Parts: sequence; C-alpha cells; structure tokens
Amino acid sequence: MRYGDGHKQETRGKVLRAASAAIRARGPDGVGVAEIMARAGLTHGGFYAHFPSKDALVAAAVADAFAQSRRRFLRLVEGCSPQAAFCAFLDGYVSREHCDHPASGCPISTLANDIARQSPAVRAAFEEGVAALLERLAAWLPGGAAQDRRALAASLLAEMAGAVALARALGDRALADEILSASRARIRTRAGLPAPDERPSSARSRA
Amino acid sequence: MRYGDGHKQETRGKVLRAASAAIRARGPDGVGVAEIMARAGLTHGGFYAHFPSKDALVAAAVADAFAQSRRRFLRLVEGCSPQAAFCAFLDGYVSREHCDHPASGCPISTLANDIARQSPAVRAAFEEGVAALLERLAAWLPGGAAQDRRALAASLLAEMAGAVALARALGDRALADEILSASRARIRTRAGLPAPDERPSSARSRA
DNA sequence: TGTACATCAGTGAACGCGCGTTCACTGATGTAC
DNA sequence: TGTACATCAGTGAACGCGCGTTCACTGATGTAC
Repeated sequence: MRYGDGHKQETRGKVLRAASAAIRARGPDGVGVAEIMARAGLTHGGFYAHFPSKDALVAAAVADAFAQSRRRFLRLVEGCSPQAAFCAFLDGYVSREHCDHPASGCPISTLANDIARQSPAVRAAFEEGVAALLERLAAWLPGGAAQDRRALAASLLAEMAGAVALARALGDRALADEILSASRARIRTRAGLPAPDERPSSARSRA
Repeated sequence: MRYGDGHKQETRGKVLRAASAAIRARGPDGVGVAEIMARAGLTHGGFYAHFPSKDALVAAAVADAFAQSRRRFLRLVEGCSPQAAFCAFLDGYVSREHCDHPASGCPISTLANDIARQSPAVRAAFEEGVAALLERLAAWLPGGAAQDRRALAASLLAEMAGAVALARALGDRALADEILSASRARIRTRAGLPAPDERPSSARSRA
C-alpha cells in the first residue's frame, strides 16, 4: 500500500466529521456529497471508496454526532455527582451557545424533524443515540423507581430538544431567549435541582 | 373575465392547502412545485400566476398551517373553561393521532428544524404563528402573573413540540408512546390540571 | 340577437442548474526479483 | 542495491434526473357593437 496503514481510516474519519457537522447545520438534504468531500479536503469522486451511498454516510454521521456529544459530556462531567452531571448537561444544552452552534450540537435538537423523513438506516442510528442518551439521563436523576426516572428523563429530554429547536427557529432573539430561560428554570425544578441560575440570559450567553 | 369572480382566489386556496399539507408531511425542500400543483389538480406552469416564487408559497403555507390549527382548536374548545381548553389542546397535541398525521398537524412539531434553515419571509410567518399560539396558551393557564403564565406556556409548548417531534423520529412505537405518555402526564401536572388520564397509551391510540 | 374581439387562468415544452453516482485514469508507494 | 511491476486512494469529466422558473400558446368566457 502506498499510503500508511491507517491512512484510509483517517480519511474516512475526516469525511465523517465533516458530514456530521454539515448535516447538523443544514440538514441531511441541505448538503451535498461534493461539499462534504471538499470540506474534508478531497474531491467528490473519491467518496464511494469510503461509503456505499450518501444515505450510508448520513446514517454514520448521525451515529458519529451522538458519539461526539456523549464523549464531550462524559469528559465534562467526569467525577461529578449525578446531580451535578445533569445540571452541567442541562446548562450546556438549553443555552444560547448551543443554539448558535448546531454543527457541534445535539442531533436531536437539529435533526428530529428530518429523521422522520429519512431511510430506515438513518432512523435506526438516530434511535440508538436517543435510547442511549435517555438511559444516561435517567441514571443522573435522583431517587424513585427506575421506571419513573426513565419517564421523567423522556419528558425532560423532550423539553430540552423542543426548546432549543424552537429557539433556533425564531429570529427574534428576545423571544428565543425567553423560551430558553423559561425551559431551563423549569427543567431544573423538575429534575429536583436546588439552586436555579439567577444570571440573566445575556450574561449567560457571554459565559 | 371568463371565470367566475372568486375563481382565481379559490384556485389559490387549493394550491395553498395542498402546499400546507405536503410541506408539513415532507418538509419545505421535500416537495416540489410540480407535485403541489398536481395535488391541487393543476399543472406546474400555472403556479407563477398565484405566487411569485416557491419561497413565497412556503411562507404562505406556514401561515396557513398555523391558521388552520388555530381554527380547528378554537372550534373544538368553544365555550369551554380555560382549563378544559388547555386540556383538550394538550390531549390532541401530545398524542399518537397527531404523530401519525403531520400533514394536518401543528407546524412547530413538524417544521421547527427546517424553519431555522429557511428564508426570512418563511421564518417571519413561523414566528408570528408561534407568538400567537404562545399568547393563546398563556391565556388558558390558571392564576399567577401574566409574565409567569407566559414563561410556563413557553416551557410547556417546548415540551409538547419536542415530544411529538421526537416520537415521530423513532421507529420503535413502544419507545415513542412511552415518551408521549410521559410528557402528557407531566404537562398535565405542570399546567395545574387535576385529573390525569389513566388509560394506557395503546387504548389511547385506538380512541 | 348575433358576431368579432379582448381577457387571462391554465397548459406543457424548454431552460439552466445542482444533485448522487459512475468510471477511466493518475501517480505515489510497497513488493518481487 | 536497482529496476519493473502491482496496488489502490484519490481525481475529474460525465451520466441521468428532478428541481425552480420561463414563456409561447390555448381556449372558455365576458364585452363591444
């Protein structure tokens, strides 16, 4: 082989990361194969040496997006109490920062509507990501039966994803921030967290 | 004029309704002008006699979708107490029925992710619809200062839209129904409604 | 009342464009002798 | 050690297709005389 052993895997990784970001930012049907390859520093012809179809790339990119989010939050939260972990997750998720950077954000908040219209392979990748995240959130919630914590986690995740998606859809920053801070405060209470963040959302967005 | 006085407006209305349904079901970029015209019983060439561009149609269709939802719920809820009105809205919204029929459903639950990527005209139509719905929901909520009711309405709407969008994205009906019923129950409690619905979600979906 | 004309909603072929996908080719490198 | 060959990741032109949009045309009807 005229390239180093891991060369092809490395290139595949570059394409995957470019796709994962671009698809979250503009939707699976909003970016083309050629643009993704260009962002990975390649030309479009080589794409099919790495993926059998665009659909397969989208499925892999969705899985990669969930894995990326998971890694980031597990790193952020290492050694924290479950309560502190949930709190950090919430503050990162329902935030102006997250709204403004969909390309590196949670795929649920960016892609839920698109996923309902995608192929079974893409939907399966999404579903796996959601199930894993729900389990993780449920484990961070305090007390109660496992089933109750799971149901609460589902309700809280629905609100988190809904609030961020809705805020992103609104051009009016004031209304968007109103929704974000209303949701953040209520999720805190619902999750049994003690100390609400009293900073105004404008200070939060600069943090 | 060789057609009756209201003929052109009537045709425009047909195109608009076809667009409003198709766009909610498959997204603004998932349906073409030709297909929408065909669904309205026309050929694609005549489109530009009614709308200056596809973008203008999408904006009008989004506004029409909100107006349609508003009309339907106001009819359903006529003469009810505010509490009963909110309850009817919630049960209709966070339901298997709503999940299974995006074409006639709330545009927030179907289009939030798409709207963030659309033109200013489309976003403005969406924003107006959201603001009007928020106001209506806030008026149905019990007690408290107007500002608190508005914040609660925003939080509840975020959860409603998030739960339905998430449930639609999941192929696994059991997981989807779990999310729907978890959200429905918790929104009921949060809105100060007394009697939770105890039927299992399988019975509900057949209702 | 009857004929010629004007109107304009709707038709359907055509356009330029970007998409996903294919394929003959390139050229840097590892291997065989 | 040096030369000929095999490998294959990546290139770039080309394909068929569907899209949004344009435009010359049709033909049913209302109006003018």
